[in-house]
Amino acid sequence: MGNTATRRREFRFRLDPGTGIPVYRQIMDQVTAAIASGMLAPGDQLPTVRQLAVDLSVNPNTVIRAYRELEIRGILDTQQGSGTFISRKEIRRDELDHGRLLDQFVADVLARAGSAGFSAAEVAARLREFATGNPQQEEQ
Amino acid sequence: MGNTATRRREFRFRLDPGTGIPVYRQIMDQVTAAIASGMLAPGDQLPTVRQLAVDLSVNPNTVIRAYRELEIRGILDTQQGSGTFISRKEIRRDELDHGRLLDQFVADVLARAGSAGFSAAEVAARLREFATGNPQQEEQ
Amino acid sequence: MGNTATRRREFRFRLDPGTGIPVYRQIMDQVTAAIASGMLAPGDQLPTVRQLAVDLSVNPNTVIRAYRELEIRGILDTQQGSGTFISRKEIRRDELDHGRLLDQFVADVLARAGSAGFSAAEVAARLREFATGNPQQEEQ
Amino acid sequence: MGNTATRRREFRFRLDPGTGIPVYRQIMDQVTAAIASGMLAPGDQLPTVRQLAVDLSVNPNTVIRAYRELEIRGILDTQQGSGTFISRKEIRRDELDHGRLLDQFVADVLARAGSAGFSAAEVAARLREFATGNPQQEEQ
DNA sequence: GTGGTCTAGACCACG
DNA sequence: GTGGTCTAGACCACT
Repeated sequence: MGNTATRRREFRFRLDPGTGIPVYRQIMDQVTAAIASGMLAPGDQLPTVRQLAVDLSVNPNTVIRAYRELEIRGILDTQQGSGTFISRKEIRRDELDHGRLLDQFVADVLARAGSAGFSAAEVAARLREFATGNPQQEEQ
Repeated sequence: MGNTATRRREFRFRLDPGTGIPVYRQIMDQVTAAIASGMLAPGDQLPTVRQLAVDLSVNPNTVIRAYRELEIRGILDTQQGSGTFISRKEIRRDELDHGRLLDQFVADVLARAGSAGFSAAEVAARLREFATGNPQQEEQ
Repeated sequence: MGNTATRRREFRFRLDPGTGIPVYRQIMDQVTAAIASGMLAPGDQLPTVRQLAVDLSVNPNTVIRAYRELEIRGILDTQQGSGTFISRKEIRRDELDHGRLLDQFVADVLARAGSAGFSAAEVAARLREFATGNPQQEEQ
Repeated sequence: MGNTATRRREFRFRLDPGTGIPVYRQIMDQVTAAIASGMLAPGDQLPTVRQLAVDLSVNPNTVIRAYRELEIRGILDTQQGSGTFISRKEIRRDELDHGRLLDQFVADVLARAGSAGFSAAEVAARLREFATGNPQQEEQ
């Protein structure tokens, strides 16, 4: 019986060309998205700068910049010589604040979904699929 | 006995600052999303360049650029002197695929959630409450 | 024993003032004509945006616009940070049809000739003299 | 036995959309081109402003502007109440000047043809076809 | 009043 | 040094 409680799904970075979104932002977004969906958790190690640069066919400076900005935001910790990790520092706030901020966040999502013509139900459904790790189809 | 002649909901553009996504792309995306969801239909007139520029507090050139790229892609028709319209020609389905747009939207929500310290699961749950008639409404 | 490694003629852009044709279109047309005639081939690098802007005494934005529209049409590839290149992907034949481009060119010559008081017949005759080795050369 | 010496080919205006060339210029160019190729000759009457505007699905002001600019250049004569005609005033210049100007004109054509990858021979040939009225294929 | 072209120039993303 | 985004503002083409 392996330890199934802490097992996480494999996580791969993928770039989306032609969107006009800067590569360093795409990297940042994928890290934070992976945290939200449980694919990465505090303490996990990220790929090395050079490895990720090779994987994405991207200049190492671009990866460095993404990691650096995430570190500034307190999301990553860089430990010289051993690598880059998801920060273990919990975001400190009490339950009341958390609930209030979550409501604000969700209200904003709703407004944006409405503008784009999505219903709250379908967004919630798709989000749950991401969170629980159902197989996602590749887009060519 | 309401006025049934106006069959579509009013459509408002909204910019999303601080995402790093170019403004002209946000405009393009909102137009395609609005078409995909039926809020805009072939033949409908878009806001004038200058009006939308004022609404979004953006330079007219930025709006022109968004409209122009959509025209090159066959999604809009512009008629000098009279305005800009949703093209009546067949629009390529894949440009407007609902599932693809939803996936993009959800990926974006996920990135924001992770960055703000929320899990996908809790966002989905709260969203579902909103969807199923929770009395709380978005706050302005 | 000349240097045969450089297989293509040098290509120079030239603007045609006073035609009413937008500068960005003239640039686009010259790129497509150069490809159609083999002066530029897939993979070739174009002048940098700023260099061409200086050469033509034109604003860099105007060059960017020309390059960008050609990219949207699949004729150019731009690589951030390294330059702009003729696309290696198959280019649609009709964009580059030699006969069509020639017809456009001749229609333009005709319009100028009439405006300047020359008949098509005499222009054709003089042109043929140049073509068949008449000693007169163009004057600067 | 009709009078074949003065018979001219039928002349129709056609707009070329999507070129970015202003409509009024396209009209002007077609008039001067028709003169160069002998389809219109001094004294010939042009379509009325309203008729041409209807034919081209264009605003009458646009046609008015084209005619007015050609009149300013001395190419058209407008006779209030009877219509618009190709000017009978010959462009005055002696043979020497004419030859010199023609050479300049042809040299310019040659330079532009070279830039676009056309040979003098093929331009001359196509030009002669226009001048002698060979059947031109429509371009869709 | 509609969209279109262009300039001058600041600042950003990327290699 | 490469291309990209955006602004401010002038002037043009067309209905």
